Amino acid sequence: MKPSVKRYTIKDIAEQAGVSLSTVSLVMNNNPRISEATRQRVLETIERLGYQPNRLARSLAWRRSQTIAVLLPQLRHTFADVYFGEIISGIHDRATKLGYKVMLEVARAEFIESREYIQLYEQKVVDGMLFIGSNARHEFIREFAGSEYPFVLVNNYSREFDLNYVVSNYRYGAWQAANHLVRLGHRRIGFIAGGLNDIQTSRDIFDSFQQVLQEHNITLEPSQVVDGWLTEEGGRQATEQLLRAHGDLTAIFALNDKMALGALRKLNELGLRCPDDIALVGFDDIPAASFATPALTTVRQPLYDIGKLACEHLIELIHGRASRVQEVVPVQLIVRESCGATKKSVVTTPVG
Amino acid sequence: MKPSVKRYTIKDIAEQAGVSLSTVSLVMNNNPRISEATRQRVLETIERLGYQPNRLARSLAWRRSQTIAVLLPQLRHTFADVYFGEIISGIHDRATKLGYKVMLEVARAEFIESREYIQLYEQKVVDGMLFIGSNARHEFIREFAGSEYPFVLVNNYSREFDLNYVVSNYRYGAWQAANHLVRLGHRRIGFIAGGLNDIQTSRDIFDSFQQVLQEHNITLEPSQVVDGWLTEEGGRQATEQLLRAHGDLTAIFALNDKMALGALRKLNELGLRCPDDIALVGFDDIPAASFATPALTTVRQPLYDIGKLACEHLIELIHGRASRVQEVVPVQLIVRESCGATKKSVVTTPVG
DNA sequence: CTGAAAGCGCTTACAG
DNA sequence: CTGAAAGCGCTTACAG
Repeated sequence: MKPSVKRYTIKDIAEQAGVSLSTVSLVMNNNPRISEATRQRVLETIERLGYQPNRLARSLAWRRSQTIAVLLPQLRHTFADVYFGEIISGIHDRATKLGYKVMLEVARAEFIESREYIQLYEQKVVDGMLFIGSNARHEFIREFAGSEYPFVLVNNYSREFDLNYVVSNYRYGAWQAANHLVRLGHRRIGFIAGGLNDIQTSRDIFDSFQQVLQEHNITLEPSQVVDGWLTEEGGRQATEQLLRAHGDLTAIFALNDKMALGALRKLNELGLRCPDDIALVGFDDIPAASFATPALTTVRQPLYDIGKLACEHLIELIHGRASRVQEVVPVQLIVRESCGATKKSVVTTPVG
Repeated sequence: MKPSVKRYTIKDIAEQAGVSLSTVSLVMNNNPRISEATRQRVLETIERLGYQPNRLARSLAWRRSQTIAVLLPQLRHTFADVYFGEIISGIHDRATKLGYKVMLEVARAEFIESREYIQLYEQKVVDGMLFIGSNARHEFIREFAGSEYPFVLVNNYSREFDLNYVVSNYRYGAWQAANHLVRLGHRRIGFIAGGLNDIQTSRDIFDSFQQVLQEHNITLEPSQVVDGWLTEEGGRQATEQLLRAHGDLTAIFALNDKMALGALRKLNELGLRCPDDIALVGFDDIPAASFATPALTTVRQPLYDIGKLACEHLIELIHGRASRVQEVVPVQLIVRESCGATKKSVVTTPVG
């Protein structure tokens, strides 16, 4: 079971197979110039000795590291949730399939100050970078606008800078959800927000919500909007604040499912029934959404696929097969019980 | 703001500074043989041109990649939680400080079948590996027992194989929590488990719990133990099952906080008050534990520190400064409200 | 104290 | 179709 101690190099293979280094290399890179006979002989030797090419040497010769970095904001509990897991999973699967390794980077203060996000490219540590969970405080990303360094924002984008991105259609998702509530007859709707000043996509959800209300001449007082933490606890507190100011609300739109679940908890604590007393709609469709009682009506984001897509596009950029990537991914309203539209779930299968 | 297009190499620095390649290299590696005068001259040139050494070339010459891998189980929603975030954060911070890069790997079926966990070392992609979230189904880790490849289990260990690890003192934590319940007079205690057959540390918590009951001649029927998913929903369902079979329970010990919070939700749904009707104890001390109503009594694990420690030890192994690492990290019972010992929190500050 | 040279393990024109 | 040679950008004995 123990791995062999002796490491083989391309030289060993060449000797054993009775060919030159070049030939071995060409075989490994599937060069069609090599005759089938020698090809087989070399492959057989590689197989027999269990030879693994040194990736460092290869990268050095290629002047490409075949590695991408996933950049995350400073990790805090607020962030370590399903969200990252799903996206990273998608990124990793696709990167692996395309022969890339995935490096992890965290946007600490020092990372930014020492401009490590540039050093990573300069030192040939990575060929490209994906940024998940960026927000307006990450000013440094401006340096990637128009830069030669492959860089893609994952499930976010910038209005200020011309950056590459792959993002959910947050606006349309929010539009669907808001319209759904309005169509059900709601006119006094509270909004539970998070990161409204920092996160572009949070802003989008809110703007879209607001727009739908306007279109239907529904008023929205400032106090009907509460900006809190993007967590269950944040949703809980926001709900309390919301209901204290507006006891007459008939529905609540939460910016994400976590907050919606917190809202649900608060409603329970207050003895209010959902959806009978207050309807509720979330965003994301995390697994817990379908397990909740009542099951949560929400907007499903294809996080895994977003990760895959972003990775794919980044690699296109690296290979110069694309120069700009700005893709918007469709989302889907999942009507369950918490909005009161139905007692049964329309879509019950929890997906990815 | 835009980075320069021209990349400098060590050769450029040598020319500009009027010295040889060797000298530049020696300066960069802080070799004391170089005179202060030339040293300064070289450093100044490096600074002026913004030179960044090519990490690949360096690694190739050193025959070390200066990179470690963090291996995660196939990412699913059950896993993407605070747990990983905290640990990875600790690993990353320490790795960075010690000049290492962190690569991400996922133990997919294919990763295991193609023995990529060995290839990573053979191809010089990584110098060492940290495995978070391993369980008994990850049979391949046996190959690292007594192997030359630096490898450390993070917050887990193996009874079967002689592997390096850094792990919380789960047994002692569970012992404290169980004793606490017993001392409060509880004799009919339910246990909500998860991964009892797969995860060694889950087993440890349970064993310790069981032992405390035995020591106090408290009976524990098999139906007082429910093994469910390690999620809030899992805890909720387990609680339902538990109370259906044992309406007379006065306390519940949950294997982790998520399940404990699910239990809390179920108790609410059933109209049972915690701690008055049923006391509750969890494990981990995730942020939500202190926010719950009632605040959750639980055992705090220093996840960030565990990540740091594991990383540190791994690098010791890589440098041959250690040959074996088996460290147990202390944990601490945090008495809050859910156990009924007090109406006020003894420790209220939520900690990282 | 400094430099020329060999080496790390690959790839890739260039010859033949 | 195959090989000798130069190159990727560093480090490190070895000489002086």
